[in-house]
Amino acid sequence: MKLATWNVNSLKVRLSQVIDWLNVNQPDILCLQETKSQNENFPYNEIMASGYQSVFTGQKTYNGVAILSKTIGTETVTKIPNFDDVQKRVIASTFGDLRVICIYVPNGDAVDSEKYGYKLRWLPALNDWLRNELVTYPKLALLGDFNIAPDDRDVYDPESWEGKVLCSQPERDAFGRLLDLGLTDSFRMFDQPEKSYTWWDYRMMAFRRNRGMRIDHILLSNELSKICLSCQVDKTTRKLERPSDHAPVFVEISD
DNA sequence: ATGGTAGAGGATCTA
Repeated sequence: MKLATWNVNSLKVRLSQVIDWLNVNQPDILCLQETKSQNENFPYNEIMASGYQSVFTGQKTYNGVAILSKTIGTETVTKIPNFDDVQKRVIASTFGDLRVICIYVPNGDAVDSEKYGYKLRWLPALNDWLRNELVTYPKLALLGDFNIAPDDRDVYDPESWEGKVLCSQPERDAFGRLLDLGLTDSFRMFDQPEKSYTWWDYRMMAFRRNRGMRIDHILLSNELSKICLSCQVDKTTRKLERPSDHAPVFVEISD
């Protein structure tokens, strides 16, 4: 079983790349972030034609998340319960006994900004919800754009980024509290290439210079992490024409 | 050097 996540930065622009990626990689689940598509414009039929179901929640211009899957999901939820949020950043669905939660964590802008405060309120709300979800669903995968580089080795220049948004201690502590729930960062279960990242700024030729950050993650509950076989970043999409600024991450889990 | 690129939407906002 293959589970993947990809911040596509506009599904409209990236649709052909997404469909190509599905056809080549045949994931069971692909979580998308930053679809930037209202529900009525979601390319449901085009994705269906490649053999994938979709559940999605979107809004105009910003945010938007979706789960594409080979089988139909149930118990779909499109928000963090008991947390008021007009921004569409969460979708969860169940596939057999597998609970998949797709998230697009607020970016935070800068540590002295209002958006950073929103990010630091959003993450505990997610945490509280996940604590309950893990009781209900022992096989739980949390995938998405976390907008947090958990460690200095996840940052191309940790000195210049020290304390900045994506790397600040409060954000890293919030990430740590997700792990404290019993989740595992699947990427770090395996040997990985040095300087592995999932996002590179469009500017300053950041990808060519590998000035990136590892901010897209797949966290697995204990029942899944113990049967997880691999976790990889697929940098090939970032080399395409008109790429997303994020690369897909995927895990293989034994059936 | 506080820049720069991309997407949405149609001027800026977000990342």
